[in-house]
Amino acid sequence: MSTARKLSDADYARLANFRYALRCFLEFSATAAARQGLTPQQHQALLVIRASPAAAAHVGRLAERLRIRHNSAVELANRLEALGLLTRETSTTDRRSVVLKLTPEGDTLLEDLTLVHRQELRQLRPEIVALFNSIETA
Amino acid sequence: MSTARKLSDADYARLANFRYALRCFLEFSATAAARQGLTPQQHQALLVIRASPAAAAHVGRLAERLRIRHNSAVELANRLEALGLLTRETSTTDRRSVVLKLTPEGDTLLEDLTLVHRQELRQLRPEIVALFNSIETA
DNA sequence: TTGATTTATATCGCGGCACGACATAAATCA
DNA sequence: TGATTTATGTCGTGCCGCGATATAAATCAA
Repeated sequence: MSTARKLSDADYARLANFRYALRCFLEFSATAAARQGLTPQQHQALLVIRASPAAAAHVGRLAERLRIRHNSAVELANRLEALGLLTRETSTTDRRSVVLKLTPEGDTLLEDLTLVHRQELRQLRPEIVALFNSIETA
Repeated sequence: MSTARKLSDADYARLANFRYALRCFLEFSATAAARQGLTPQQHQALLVIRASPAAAAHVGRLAERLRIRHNSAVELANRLEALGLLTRETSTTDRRSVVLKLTPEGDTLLEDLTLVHRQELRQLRPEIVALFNSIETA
């Protein structure tokens, strides 16, 4: 039984094709963000803040939703603040906490990016679903 | 018409939820790779090489399939060679070209990683498909 | 109430990785 | 056979995430 091959060439090819599609999407996203002068992380940070209940848009939430450490989220917020895309405000209910809020500039930038991303994801859906199915049914 | 809101809170939330699911998958993948002593890029490089026709596993193909510049692919191959996970061999048909080949160690590592990734993707499929559909039908 | 612990944010130095610019060698073209 | 193209390689730079550490506020325990 030790010689049994667990995975075929086709199994590897399916996984590789899935990762390739993922990388193409991430490349699209990074390029769209770069056109607005943003890194992918900066774009996604704006999205997290915009999609959070206003009172809950803390640094800690940003870290959790981006799956990064809290100190990385602090640095990300620093850069976005320096770009004039968000503001910090100490929470009134818990003075340890900082509420992040998009500036009008940040909001406009994010709106543009969100529209092109929604469009791209709608076009990508059939391909991604097909790739998932190919892995499932193999 | 200039005051028309193009995107609702729910639109942003759907996009944010999709990116969150993507980040969770990438975090799973990075953690699995780290358990084998690899970075995500190193893991995916092994996958590209394994999934390519043996004679076509060149540095240039690695760059294209990972969506990175050719010099980044060279550096990635350097690190994997240093780890003993792949070998370089000048192509016999085109002596400018270098064929990359997994060592037995590299192949074993990749097999383990591929099995856990296939399992994870099978579990993730319903959620990801639902997120895609929510964006499509909004 | 107050000392200890926990929680939330912030700072600093480090390392990995991707990049642009440039270099080299082989193949191809005119 | 000289010029151009193609494939890989080298070098210095910058961004970003991390671990370790710090600070301040909130909470807990006695």
